[in-house]
Amino acid sequence: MSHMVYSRLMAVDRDHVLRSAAALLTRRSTATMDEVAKSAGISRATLHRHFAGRDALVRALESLGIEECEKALDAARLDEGPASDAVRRLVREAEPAAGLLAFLYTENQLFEGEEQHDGWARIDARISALFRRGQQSGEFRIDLTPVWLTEALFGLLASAVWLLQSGKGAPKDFHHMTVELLLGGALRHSVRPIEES
Amino acid sequence: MSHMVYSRLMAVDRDHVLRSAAALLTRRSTATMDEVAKSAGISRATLHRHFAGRDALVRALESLGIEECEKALDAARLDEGPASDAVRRLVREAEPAAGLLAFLYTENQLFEGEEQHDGWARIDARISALFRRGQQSGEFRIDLTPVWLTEALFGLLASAVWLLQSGKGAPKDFHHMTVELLLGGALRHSVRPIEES
DNA sequence: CCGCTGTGAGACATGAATGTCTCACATGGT
DNA sequence: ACCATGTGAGACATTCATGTCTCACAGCGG
Repeated sequence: MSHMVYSRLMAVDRDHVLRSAAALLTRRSTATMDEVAKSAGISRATLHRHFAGRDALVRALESLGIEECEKALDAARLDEGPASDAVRRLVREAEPAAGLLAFLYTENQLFEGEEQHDGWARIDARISALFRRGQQSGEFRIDLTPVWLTEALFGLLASAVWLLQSGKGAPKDFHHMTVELLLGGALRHSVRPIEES
Repeated sequence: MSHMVYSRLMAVDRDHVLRSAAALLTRRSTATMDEVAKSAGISRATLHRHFAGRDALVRALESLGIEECEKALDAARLDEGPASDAVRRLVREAEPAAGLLAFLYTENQLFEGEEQHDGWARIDARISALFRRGQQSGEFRIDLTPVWLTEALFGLLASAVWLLQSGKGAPKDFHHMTVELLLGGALRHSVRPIEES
């Protein structure tokens, strides 16, 4: 009846549009609404029916990114086991959303004026807490603040994404690159923690 | 005579304009030409007399960034002593230009289509060579490619800049944050290289 | 003292992306 | 068969940054 349920005709499901937009904007953050629409296989008119404007689209992408990120945080079970393993799980779980996060990471740089989504604060808090736990357990060094480690995690995720996009790195190395640099750094240490295969 | 030399009246010296633009665009990459002009204390007309357009301005900033970057590479004497010390010197020398580099780093993401400045290739090559040297000397781990380490260096520089800009980190920690994470990672290692004071 | 030169201020045109609207069409449900 | 709904295509107005131009003004040099 009046209670609308998604049918086959409504080929445009919001989620698919958002994913397409994310994929495109990850590559070209200045893409036009028209390009976004085409990338999703719909017309600009329809795109505009679902998202009031470019702003609304980006906001929706932000919400999606936050959602995916928190899903990754949940799946990574940050409270269980060694903190370093939790970091590894986190990167593993966040990998599918890394492109979107990279886009939002740079996009946030120019949100300057406006207040930012609460979600980021929650996410930052959870990741910071993980690093803090690692420090308290003696796993992580204490001269690098959890806030910095969190920022660095996002920065490295973005760098890794861009490296792959430029073709200078292989997708299969994403996790290893990111995690190993974040945890172990570039130096070859005499005593080094067990590596995952 | 006709050979023009900068006088007091020509308050607009190109370099000052570029520095101001760099400082502003580092914070807000979408700033208007008008805002850029005001930030340099000149009118939009004058700004436009010195730089044909926004494109030209960004290109000039790119050249400046490359120049500063290569200056830092020279000053860091990458070939001398332990590779890790060379990295420390490099970050030290690059710190003043970090903001500009962060801006250009993200800006380059959307240059997609066009071919990019040769300078970046040269810079990448020099830094990669440093990491390679460190690997060959046994200082650096070999499971992370020099290309990735180079990318990560820029990524961490940018992350550090943004952390300071957001007020969540202290400027004095810039060098330590960046270098220590890049070289040593987050883990607390049983045997750890000598830290600089 | 007068011209030269660079500048600031503002008007103006241009182009591009955006936002809005209409209309025809296809599909699914009644 | 008919109606309702969502869609594509395109026209259209709007907004904004950009690029161009003119003009008046200030300081320096001859």
